[in-house]
Amino acid sequence: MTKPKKPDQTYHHGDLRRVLIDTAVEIISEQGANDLSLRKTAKRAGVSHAAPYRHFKDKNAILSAVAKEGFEMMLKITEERITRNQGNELDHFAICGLSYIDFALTYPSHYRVMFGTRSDDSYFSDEFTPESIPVFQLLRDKIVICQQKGLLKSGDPWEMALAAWSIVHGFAMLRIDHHIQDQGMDEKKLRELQRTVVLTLYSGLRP
Amino acid sequence: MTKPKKPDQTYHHGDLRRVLIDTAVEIISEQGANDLSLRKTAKRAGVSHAAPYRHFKDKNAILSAVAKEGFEMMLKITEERITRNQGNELDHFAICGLSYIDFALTYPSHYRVMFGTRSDDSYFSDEFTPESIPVFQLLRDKIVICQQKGLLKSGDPWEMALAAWSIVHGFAMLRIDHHIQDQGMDEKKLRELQRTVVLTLYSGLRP
DNA sequence: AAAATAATGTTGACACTGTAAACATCTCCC
DNA sequence: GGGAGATGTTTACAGTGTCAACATTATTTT
Repeated sequence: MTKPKKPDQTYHHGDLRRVLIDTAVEIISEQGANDLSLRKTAKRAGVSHAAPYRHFKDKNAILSAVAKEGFEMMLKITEERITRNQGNELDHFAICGLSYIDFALTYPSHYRVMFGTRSDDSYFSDEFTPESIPVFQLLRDKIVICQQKGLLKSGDPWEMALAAWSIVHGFAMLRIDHHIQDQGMDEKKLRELQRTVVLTLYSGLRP
Repeated sequence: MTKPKKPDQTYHHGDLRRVLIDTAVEIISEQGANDLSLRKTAKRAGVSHAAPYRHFKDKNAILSAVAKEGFEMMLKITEERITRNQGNELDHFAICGLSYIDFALTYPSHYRVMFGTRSDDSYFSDEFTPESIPVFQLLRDKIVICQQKGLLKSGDPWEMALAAWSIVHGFAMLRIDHHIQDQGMDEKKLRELQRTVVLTLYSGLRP
């Protein structure tokens, strides 16, 4: 009779894996992704400096876990917004782009790890390609549907998705990395700018 | 009678500063920006591990130097191409975007340092803002000119420049960081994709 | 229930990193 | 030539990623 173990209380510490991921995100948001160290993470989690190695192969592995979580969150948020919206297919397409940027600005720590500078031997060399990212598939599907209904111009949907992705990714990155300075721009102005940027792209994809 | 010193042979080593920058770029291109270390750079330059500190305040300072050099190269390349081209102003505007991406793909090490993930206390927090980057000024000026000639739609040129910047930056970043996998895409296909992406944006900025 | 086994956490070690201080040397100007 | 300042070296320290040896706890097997 195997007694049912509590889901979030395994072995000694109690899902240390989960705690480590959260702590890592916390530290990244405080000190930047470059200043994340496994030892700091372990110390803040109240555990010895080598404990993380029971849950993650190396430092990249924990970053990979953060990225994976980020992709799941991004997909969930996007799908929810689309479901909640009763507009037409073109609106749904626009939502993909806008919620993409919103996600990036709301969870910059996740986003940075997901799409930050990546060396060749980095975490997930092949793990997250456009083809394998559900949110990217979603975008491509929306484009195809809009094309069928004559809402978007014809053309290779993959290339068009890539163009859309480029602009939202570029804008998000510039904002997150503070290349677009906040100087003299209040939150309202910035959101307006965000809309302008996305709409500029979309008008370029119209028939 | 001060004997004329050779321009590239100062003091003990011979423009160590120059050599260190080049070596740093070399290592970044080989091993990624994250794996750059001052000690490795010093060793490869044939110098003790603390020697770089006579030329650079800290590690960020050498990265900042690489970035500065990159911005100068980018401006030079863009201006040259515009001068060499005898097309109209709209063509010049397009050249800005295309040569931006070309620069990024030709000198990925520089570009990574210029625009890579940047923590708050990173090299140059305020040193390189859109306003202070000549190439960005150039882009904005071209937009204004095109607007005056009715070649581009009206609107805040700063915002339009930012939209243009977002897409080329996004595309460049995705390519450099290998998020756009090369799998199944030859060089020709990739360049075609690059054109599609940029032209999509431009058609979004037409009147 | 007791013993064996696997999962998890700790300690100690190593090579490497950034950076500072103390020291050494070279070049230049007077 | 000699002092001054620029440039390079040595030594040192705290922090890092990672591994191996060990300790403890949970689970499974007997």
